[in-house]
Amino acid sequence: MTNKGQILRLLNYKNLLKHLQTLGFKKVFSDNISDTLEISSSLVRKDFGNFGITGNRKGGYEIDSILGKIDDILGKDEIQKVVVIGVGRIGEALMKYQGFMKEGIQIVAGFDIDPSRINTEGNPPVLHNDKIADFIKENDIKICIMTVPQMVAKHTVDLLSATGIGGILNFTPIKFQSTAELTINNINIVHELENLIYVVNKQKDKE
Amino acid sequence: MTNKGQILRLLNYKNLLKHLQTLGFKKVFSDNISDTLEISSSLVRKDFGNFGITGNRKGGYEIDSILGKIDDILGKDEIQKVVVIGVGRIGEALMKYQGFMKEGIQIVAGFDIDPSRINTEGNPPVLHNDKIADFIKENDIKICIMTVPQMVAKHTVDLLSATGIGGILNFTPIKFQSTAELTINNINIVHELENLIYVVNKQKDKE
DNA sequence: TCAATATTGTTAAGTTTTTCACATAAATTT
DNA sequence: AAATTTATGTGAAAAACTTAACAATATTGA
Ligand SMILES: NC(=O)c1ccc[n+]([C@@H]2O[C@H](COP(=O)([O-])OP(=O)(O)OC[C@H]3O[C@@H](n4cnc5c(N)ncnc54)[C@H](O)[C@@H]3O)[C@@H](O)[C@H]2O)c1
Ligand SMILES: NC(=O)c1ccc[n+]([C@@H]2O[C@H](COP(=O)([O-])OP(=O)(O)OC[C@H]3O[C@@H](n4cnc5c(N)ncnc54)[C@H](O)[C@@H]3O)[C@@H](O)[C@H]2O)c1
Repeated sequence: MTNKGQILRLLNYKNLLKHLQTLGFKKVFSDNISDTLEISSSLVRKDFGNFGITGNRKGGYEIDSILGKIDDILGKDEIQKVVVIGVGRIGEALMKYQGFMKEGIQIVAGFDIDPSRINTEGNPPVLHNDKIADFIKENDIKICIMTVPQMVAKHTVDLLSATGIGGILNFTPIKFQSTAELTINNINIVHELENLIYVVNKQKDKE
Repeated sequence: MTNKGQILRLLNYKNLLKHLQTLGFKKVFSDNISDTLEISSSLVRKDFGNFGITGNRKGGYEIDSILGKIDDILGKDEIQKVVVIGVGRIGEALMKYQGFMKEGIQIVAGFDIDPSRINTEGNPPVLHNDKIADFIKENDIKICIMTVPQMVAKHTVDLLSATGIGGILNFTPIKFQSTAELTINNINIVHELENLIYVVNKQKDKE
């Protein structure tokens, strides 16, 4: 019933609705959403229907109500604790990023093998690698962000897998497959850029 | 004929084939590719067919030949010049990242509004914002990475659009729509993480 | 040389995702 | 109060994407 892109779409609805809310709107129609997100209004209604979000015929949907429901769906009642493995350039950027907090996500620690990176008093702290397993178990961490060098990516996945973690957001260029126990989602920034370059060049060729 | 995820799939084929190449393999079968990437072998053959990559019945495909063809498709004959707008935490990580180079992508400059960020002698240099338009025109830049604060994202897109740039890889949380002239691809890291959290929590619920 | 085998290339079938279309119901107008 | 308008909710249709199936054909081995 719920399909692959649906949660990402739900997050887009959420962003838009929060924006409309700050502008003072109380109600919204599926058309308003579909126009700005460039999808069909029936897809919006179908998504809402699939998640049990209901409106009033003729009256549209109440923004507050949708937002509450979306948070329920996403499990935003409790703060999600996340750790970062590999506090290099991109790992550090993510650790210091304030944008996770307001979505109920807290980066509670980073881990690195390089002693010069370690800062146990930091907020969040950066701990040594050999503490990963204990930390994950003691703090019941289910999700981590992996930003280690490509060379150690496989090894790191194996290590994390053994801790019983549930999900990895992988920024290394190695593409990992999910298993029943461990979901691995891969973000390949180089590929995203190459894809964009392809699209733009193709467009140019057509002209 | 060519569909949305096809180029990203092609890039995955490329990664895998390069790996097989370093292991000494000369030939590959669609099955070898589909097994490791967890798709069907007919999809691999269909992708190849769509892009004019041919093999030999019974003999499989020649790795060198596929890789050459993929590079042709992606236009890897010339180096792609890219600029970064907003050299903060994530912009700087991207600017210093060495992984673009070996895919024929060169970050030739960064731009920032903050004088303390500027370093005209850097490699690549970080220039002041007010040089964006001239630089893009003089250097025939078609692609940029946008890593400015959310607040100035809209303004930056307008500014870039006016320069006639062809593509933006947008890391801000604002989702922009592409136009006929300007392709904007959005990477929303927070959404990726929220999506992963959803999937993992749902998995846990089922158990 | 000829049968057996293995793999591509491609058409058809299947699956997933999105949109269309409209009956249904709430609100507004006459 | 009836008619009209306007949106939802949803089943059917369409589109997009993936896989299955197999004929065509190259290679191997007897
Ligand atoms: N920087 C970027 O813009 C960018 C873009 C796309 C992909 N990536 C990928 O993200 C990953 C990190 O890139 P980066 O530029 O931040 O690299 P980096 O070298 O700056 O950071 C890597 C960090 O991982 C640490 N590390 C090494 N081995 C470790 C281990 N076994 N356990 C834990 N930590 C370990 C290192 O000490 C270092 O601090 C790489 O795989 C890279 O390919 C980076
Ligand atoms: N850091 C992360 O991990 C992360 C993750 C997801 C999304 N993002 C998004 O990426 C963007 C950048 O994040 P960041 O953490 O690097 O922020 P940052 O504040 O470290 O960097 C932003 C940079 O942009 C510069 N800037 C401001 N106005 C500008 C303008 N008009 N033109 C050019 N440059 C300008 C600032 O001087 C600063 O150097 C934000 O939109 C953020 O939401 C960041």
